[in-house]
Amino acid sequence: MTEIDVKSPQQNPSDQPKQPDSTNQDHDPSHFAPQGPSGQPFPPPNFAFYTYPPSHPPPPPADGTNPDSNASPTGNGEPIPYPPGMYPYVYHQPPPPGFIGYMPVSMSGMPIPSAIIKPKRKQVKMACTNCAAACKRCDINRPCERCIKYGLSDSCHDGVRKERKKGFKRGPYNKRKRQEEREVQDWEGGSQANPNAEWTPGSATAPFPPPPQAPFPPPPEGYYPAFYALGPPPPGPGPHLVAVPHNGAPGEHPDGQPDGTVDPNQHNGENGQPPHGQPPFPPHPPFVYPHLPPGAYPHFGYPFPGPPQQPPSQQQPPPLQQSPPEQQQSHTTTVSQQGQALENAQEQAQQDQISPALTQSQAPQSLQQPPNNNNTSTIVITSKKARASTGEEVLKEDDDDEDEDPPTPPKKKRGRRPSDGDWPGATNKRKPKAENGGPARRSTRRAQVPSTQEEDLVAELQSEHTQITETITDQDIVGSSENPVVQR
DNA sequence: GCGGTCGGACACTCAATTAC
DNA sequence: TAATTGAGTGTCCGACCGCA
Ligand SMILES: [Zn+2]
Ligand SMILES: [Zn+2]
Repeated sequence: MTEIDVKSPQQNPSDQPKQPDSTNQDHDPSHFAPQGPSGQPFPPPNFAFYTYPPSHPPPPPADGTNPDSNASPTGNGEPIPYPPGMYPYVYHQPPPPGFIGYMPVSMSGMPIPSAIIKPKRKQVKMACTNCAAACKRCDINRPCERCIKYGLSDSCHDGVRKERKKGFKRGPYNKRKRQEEREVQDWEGGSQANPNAEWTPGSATAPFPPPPQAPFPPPPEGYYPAFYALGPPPPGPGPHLVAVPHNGAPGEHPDGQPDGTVDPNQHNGENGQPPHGQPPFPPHPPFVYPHLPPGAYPHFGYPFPGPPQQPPSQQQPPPLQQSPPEQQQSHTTTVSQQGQALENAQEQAQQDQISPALTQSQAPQSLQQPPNNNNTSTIVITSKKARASTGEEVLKEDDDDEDEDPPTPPKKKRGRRPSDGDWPGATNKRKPKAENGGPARRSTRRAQVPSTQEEDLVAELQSEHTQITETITDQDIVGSSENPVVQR
């Protein structure tokens, strides 16, 4: 099963700050206007926490057209009909507890198990220090709801964001979209000349076809899109799943039919095949129906539970802020700084055309080449030009070959792992609280790592590195001066 | 049962890179 | 210079556990 992460549209490339999307109206149930099946108001009356913002009129009109004129793909403001049988809902707050997401519905009215459109979690720009310390949800108001609840209004302040590290060399990026599109077009021309071309996994000569265009654009940024089925869809062709485009990738089937067949209407194709001009779908592995409790599908599980009730009054105070920010940065900057140093050293080597081994020794130990008893190991430093021509990267693994993307491993489950008492130091006892009476924070978790252990590691790496660099001579360097290679 | 703890998934930002 | 990528950084979900 594929879990679809409904991404918001491409973020605003400008530095224009986004408008806060949370208002006092968030809790006003009157802002829900859409209707569910059988004319029931949707969301239900007690589902008041999730609503539309005033800037984005929510209710889809009864005629099924999209009221957002800006959403017209043609740009002429024509309303765009929603897909038959589907009602879009857009939240800017997470759904109620227990709501796992909307499931696309196929022509037959059955939920399509190949994907669950999971609502996207919305974060505040900056959590207050109290909420951040407790890893709890905050809001944009100051004092925030949680601080008010615990009587910490006075200490409810925005934290201070660290400045992002600059000056990193990142290596070549993956191929850009437009280039890929051109290649797809080229391929399409070729495939029509050769209609018998078959999809094969990892085939470099047969790139995946482009996903079908969504009939209407994604919801406004910062909102949670979902599609609501209104019973059995009408007959006739047409896309019924705009949120689950088929990208042709192995392992993801557009329909997820148990027998591997496809709904012909879904692709405007015939006999379970994609639309004309597109290659046949790759083989589909047997899917496993998601383990969902009865009523898990939203239009079956209606109504939803309401938001949690506000406790009557103040309760136990929340964790207080503990260690100053500078303490929390302890180890986190070293790798970045070292990466920068290594790059600087390597660039210097290119300019000076000196032995890269020397620059290796100038770089931070942790990023220098590790020792290797294998005599065939090489240290390669290429110029930017050479790197671009070979596709080689300096700081990160070459991930250019999309055809060799490994299957994505199953996502780990969120939250703490079950404690089996196996891990060192497992005592089932709470860790000591910070000196100021606050909770033990993450910064203090790290502090539990013996510092001598780190020092030993650094010393070990340094010593091993010294052995390498001392034994490299000019005779070890092969290749051109532009592209020196140290062969050992 | 409440609330603190905390591992880690995920949302967001923006510098680096690339295309035009 | 605009568009895009993708890594750095922060948020907060949710399981676990101590305590009243
Ligand atoms: Zn807060
Ligand atoms: Zn607060």
